[in-house]
Amino acid sequence: MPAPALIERPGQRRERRKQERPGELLEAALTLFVEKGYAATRIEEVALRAGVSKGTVFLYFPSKLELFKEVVHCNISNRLEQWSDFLQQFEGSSAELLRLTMLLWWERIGSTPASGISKLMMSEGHNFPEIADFFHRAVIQPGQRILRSVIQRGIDRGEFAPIHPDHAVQGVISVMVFLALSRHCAPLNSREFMSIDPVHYLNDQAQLIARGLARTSPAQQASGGGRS
Amino acid sequence: MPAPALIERPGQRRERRKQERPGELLEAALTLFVEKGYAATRIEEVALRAGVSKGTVFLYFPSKLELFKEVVHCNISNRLEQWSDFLQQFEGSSAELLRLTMLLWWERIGSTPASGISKLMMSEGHNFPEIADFFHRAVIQPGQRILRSVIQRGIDRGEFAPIHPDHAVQGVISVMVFLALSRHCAPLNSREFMSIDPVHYLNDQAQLIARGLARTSPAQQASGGGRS
Amino acid sequence: MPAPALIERPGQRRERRKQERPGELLEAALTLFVEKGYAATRIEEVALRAGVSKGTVFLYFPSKLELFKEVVHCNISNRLEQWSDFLQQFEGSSAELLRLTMLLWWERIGSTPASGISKLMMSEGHNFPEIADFFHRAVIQPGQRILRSVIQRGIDRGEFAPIHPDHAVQGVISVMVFLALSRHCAPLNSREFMSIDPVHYLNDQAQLIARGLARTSPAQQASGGGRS
Amino acid sequence: MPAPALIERPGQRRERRKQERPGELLEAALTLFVEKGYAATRIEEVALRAGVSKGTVFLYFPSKLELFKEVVHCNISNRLEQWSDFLQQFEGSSAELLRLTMLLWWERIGSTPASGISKLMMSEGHNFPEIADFFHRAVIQPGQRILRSVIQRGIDRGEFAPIHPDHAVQGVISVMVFLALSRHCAPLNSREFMSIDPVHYLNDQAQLIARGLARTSPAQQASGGGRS
DNA sequence: AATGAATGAGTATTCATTCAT
DNA sequence: AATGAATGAATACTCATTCAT
Repeated sequence: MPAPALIERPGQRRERRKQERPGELLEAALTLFVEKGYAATRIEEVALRAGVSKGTVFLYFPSKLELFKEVVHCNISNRLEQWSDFLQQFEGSSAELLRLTMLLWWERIGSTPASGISKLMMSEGHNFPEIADFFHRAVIQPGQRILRSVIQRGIDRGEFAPIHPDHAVQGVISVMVFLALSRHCAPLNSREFMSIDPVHYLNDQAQLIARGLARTSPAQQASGGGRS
Repeated sequence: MPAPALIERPGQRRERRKQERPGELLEAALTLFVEKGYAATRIEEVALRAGVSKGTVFLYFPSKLELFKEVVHCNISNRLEQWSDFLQQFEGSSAELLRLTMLLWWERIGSTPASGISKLMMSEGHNFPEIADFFHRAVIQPGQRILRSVIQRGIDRGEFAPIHPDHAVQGVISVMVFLALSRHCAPLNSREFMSIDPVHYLNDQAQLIARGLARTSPAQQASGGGRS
Repeated sequence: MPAPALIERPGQRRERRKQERPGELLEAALTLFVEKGYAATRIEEVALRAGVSKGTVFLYFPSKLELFKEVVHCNISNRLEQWSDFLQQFEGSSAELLRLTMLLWWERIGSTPASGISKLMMSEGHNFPEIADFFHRAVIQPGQRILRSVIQRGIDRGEFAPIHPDHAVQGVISVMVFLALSRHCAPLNSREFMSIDPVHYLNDQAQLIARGLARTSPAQQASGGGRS
Repeated sequence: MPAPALIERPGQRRERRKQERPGELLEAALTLFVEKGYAATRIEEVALRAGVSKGTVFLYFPSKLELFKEVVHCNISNRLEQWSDFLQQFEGSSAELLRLTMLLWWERIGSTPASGISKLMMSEGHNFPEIADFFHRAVIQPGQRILRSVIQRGIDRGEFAPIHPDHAVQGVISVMVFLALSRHCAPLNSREFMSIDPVHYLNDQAQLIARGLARTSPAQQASGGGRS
């Protein structure tokens, strides 16, 4: 055991950093943009947090705005596919599918740094219409489409009442938005609020929504179930 | 009559403006802070929107930060009382009380410029801990207390299942947060989303939550209640 | 005589400065751009030389480049007209007209700050093609046209040999360029060189060129004159 | 047939480059300094143009300023000797000597990259007094001395009128300056101007100046000389 | 009270220079 | 010797704040 791996040789270090630099910078930038907003985040802070100097940031991103765009792009890309892929092949009840959909969203998106992007878009959308549009096309619309298909499946299979799916989608999304924001927004972040476990919360809300959507009221289901 | 109404005497006019100036400035500032964030809002823009010159803003507010604080303070104060006052004396079912509470919140707070403050706190809370704390003490905590008392009333009267009230409060608040934000955040603001009427949405959600909280399911309540 | 004019009242001062500011800034900028070049001139230096602070420059010119453009524009405009107007109505010999043209150029253009613009264009033309083009259209081409018309007049009246006018124009311009640059370029600026008086120099050169252009050689003129 | 010319052995190549590097760098730097000015020229551009990396420049020149100095030094050194050497032994008329002097200047200096140095000094002289002084001592003064000796020779031999030689030197230099600059300055560089061939132009001007300097007019010389 | 010209601290960005490889 | 990633001093530009009018 002659060469202790714990001591990194500088050469290796330099090389490895070069590969990882952009990622480290994007991560630092995401955190700060989410916390402080675009305007209030200084490039030097991003650099500091990534452990490099101011100038290095501009070695990888030509401007603050481009860095911002990259932060948004990199944290959005193809996460949604991971989400929807799984759902196509589900065979159980639509209530259960809804619950799984919401939990899967949490696992794949809500609990990841990607949720910070949503907060960012809420805060900065007005200032960067172009980026907000991209976010809308890449996240909001596909997300809605996925949820709508879940609801529609329930209606098609006679499990849910034939209401306008968008009303239900709206309800589901509000739960997801709240959860995503609660990790990044001071007022939703505080002691009392976050005492509740996200997964628990999602299960509760999924059940609540499914009940509300049920074709026959749960009681009827229950009594009907009781009669059979 | 001697005084032609068409010709405003400058003195009067000036006098009137002087009284209204702070309010006009606060209104302009609120709009811009909500839209663009604190850092990205320039004092000159606020002045322009209020129809005065940059210097005038500093006549009424010693600094940008103080203006910001005032915007938060003025739009929060005593709205909550208006909200809770009414609820003390309600005598109907707790499900109905919950519905009324949510609708009243919308009428007195959610649909007013005060909702912009919530968006502001979500965006800027991290940057201004002092103000965020004030917001938390003045809005979040009292709001939670009001909602908790509504839920507790339902439990005490045997209408709601004896679950931990905070879980339900959480659900109600997420609906309110979503609605408040949807008026000010680009991504929630878009075509599809806002096709739904807030009052309608609140009614739906109130009903959903009440069902979920019901000691027995409404159907059971109805039939079971009849039988017992 | 109560108010001593020597003591400027601050109010007056402020007012007057506001009117004169742009001119003062342009003058300071011209001097520095000519001396140090565009890139090496710092805005703060311009401000300092004009007796104001950095920020004030941006109150009047949106960017360094715009300031540069304005410096070029303002020092070029309509000087050439002043030059050519006079020449239309001249009735003497073309040799004399050429001499007057050159002296008038010195008086109206060469000896003014406008000559600095020529030096600037020589130094910075490559970096600012757009501005160089403007300079070419606004100064070079009209200037050549004026000189060419003077030469052409001599040819038409049989005073000058019917050579290609441009060759002569070239010679005249080289004299003017040299003189314009000698005021602003270190190497041409030095002791020995500038011991010669510009007006004297111009007279000499004008005579030289006129002789060279003369239809008959001076000797023939002289001997012819002797015979008559 | 051992060494296939197509395949350069790296060693040789590297060796050869090593020798040529400084020259290639100086050449690239000269071009860029002349075109864009000192401040606007980036070291990286110089490197790029010389086909090496930024760091390599600093291997050969300790700083940008030193590179600049070297550019000036290397392009000035001993060219003037080449010029003057030839002139010592000339035996023809002084008018012819003047013509040859100017043409030789063009061949040895004016048409070479050295002319760029003159442009550089015109543009940057103010910023680098030390270098401008060197240029003055190494180029301007010797150049004037050479021209003055030519004129003086003409006066001594009774060919030129006994005027102050500097007036004539001035005239000759203005022609040379104009020609040197015309190759590097945008405004003098343009279509119309450069339609004239430098050698042709120099011949014309040399003749013009010689005529102007002639003790008696050439015609008189011719006839008078014949008669006497 | 109101104005808007003036200020200067603060931030994004550039680029000469260093240095580990 | 050569590279190019990293640095940080320098500079254009912004904008909250001041102040003479």
